[in-house]
Amino acid sequence: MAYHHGDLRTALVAAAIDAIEENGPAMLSLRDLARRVGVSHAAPVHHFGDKAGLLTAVAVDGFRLLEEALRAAGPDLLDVGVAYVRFAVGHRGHFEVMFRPELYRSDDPALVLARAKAGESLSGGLAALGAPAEGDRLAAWSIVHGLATLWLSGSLPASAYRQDPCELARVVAGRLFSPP
Amino acid sequence: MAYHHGDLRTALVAAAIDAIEENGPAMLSLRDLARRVGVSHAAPVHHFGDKAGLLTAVAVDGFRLLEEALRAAGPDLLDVGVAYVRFAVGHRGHFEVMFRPELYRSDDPALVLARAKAGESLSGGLAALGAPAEGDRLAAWSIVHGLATLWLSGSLPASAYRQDPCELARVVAGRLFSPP
DNA sequence: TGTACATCAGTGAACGCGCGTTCACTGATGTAC
DNA sequence: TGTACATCAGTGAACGCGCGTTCACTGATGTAC
Repeated sequence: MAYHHGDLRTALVAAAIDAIEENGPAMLSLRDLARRVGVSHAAPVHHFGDKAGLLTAVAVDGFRLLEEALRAAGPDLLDVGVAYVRFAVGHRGHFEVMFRPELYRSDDPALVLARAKAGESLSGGLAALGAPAEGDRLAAWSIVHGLATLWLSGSLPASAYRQDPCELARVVAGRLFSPP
Repeated sequence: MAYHHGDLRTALVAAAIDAIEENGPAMLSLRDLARRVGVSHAAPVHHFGDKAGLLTAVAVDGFRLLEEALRAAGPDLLDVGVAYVRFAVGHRGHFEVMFRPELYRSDDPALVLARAKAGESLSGGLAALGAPAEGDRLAAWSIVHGLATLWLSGSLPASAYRQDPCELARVVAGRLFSPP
């Protein structure tokens, strides 16, 4: 490894994801990150200023990935809901940061943009149904977000963890999106 | 204040709730707690051993309060769902700990019992409908849990915060419980 | 092609801080007789 | 009623640790001429 890392910023974000998935975002330390990447402990400061700066980068990354995933799943609302849960389970590090805005700078321009675009992707399936009420949008978001957070926190009954989370999401979200 | 506090254990749990609502459960420190209560920094160790012990007490407390709240909301499922959201918003300190089991000892007997009883209260409204599928139960839980966590994290659009959270919960949960 | 210089990325030593943990202790309370 | 003793609750000093922050520095890269 040369004196100049080449892409230290990207490497630090990746290491942050690992660290968050191990210990949660609150336990994250810049010194630990530097250790993981094999770099001086002052290097992360150079790139992000402080922990909030780093987590802002993680959140931006996450909202972009989420938008991509939801857009790719579309246009059917149930598929979008399943994709939301799949994203949360598959990118828990990102997800845990994204929905804890007190950890990062939620007024960062790049973040505001990425979050807004992800929000549009989520509403995409609903918009196709005409002009949906705000309540419909919130209900759809709530049910998939709730299932995702309950899953990630390990709070569900053991039986839930024996199935594929996407299958579970399809069953659960189906109760809302296509009631019997 | 005498040498013997009288009810230090209770006072410490109450201070913990305050601290958690200010800084989140991960930032909690036993020394800060001792300072808040006006007691030696070694005193909390005497009662709880360590941070996980303290947070276990907070979680037990929370599940008992939740069970009470859900039971009091009475047999209608929609009322129970609204009570769930009301509890989360009104006891955010407890709520944030309860659903982060990695922070406490989730195999503690008192905790296991309290959590199970709260779970039964949540299912109470469903059981009245006969023998509900697991999917129904998870859907109901997910939609109110999702709304609660989104609300608490400040992730909802600004318009949502201009209304009473209970009203919002009634509208949102109504989409699932009594579809048009 | 070669040299000089500016810029940028990363270093490493030093600092002060708050934390958890340990431990010998002391003050208060309750119980036995 | 009084005394002795055990138990329990809380103290306060000491320790080592990892953290964030600062700062003068050095190695690499790119550009001007």
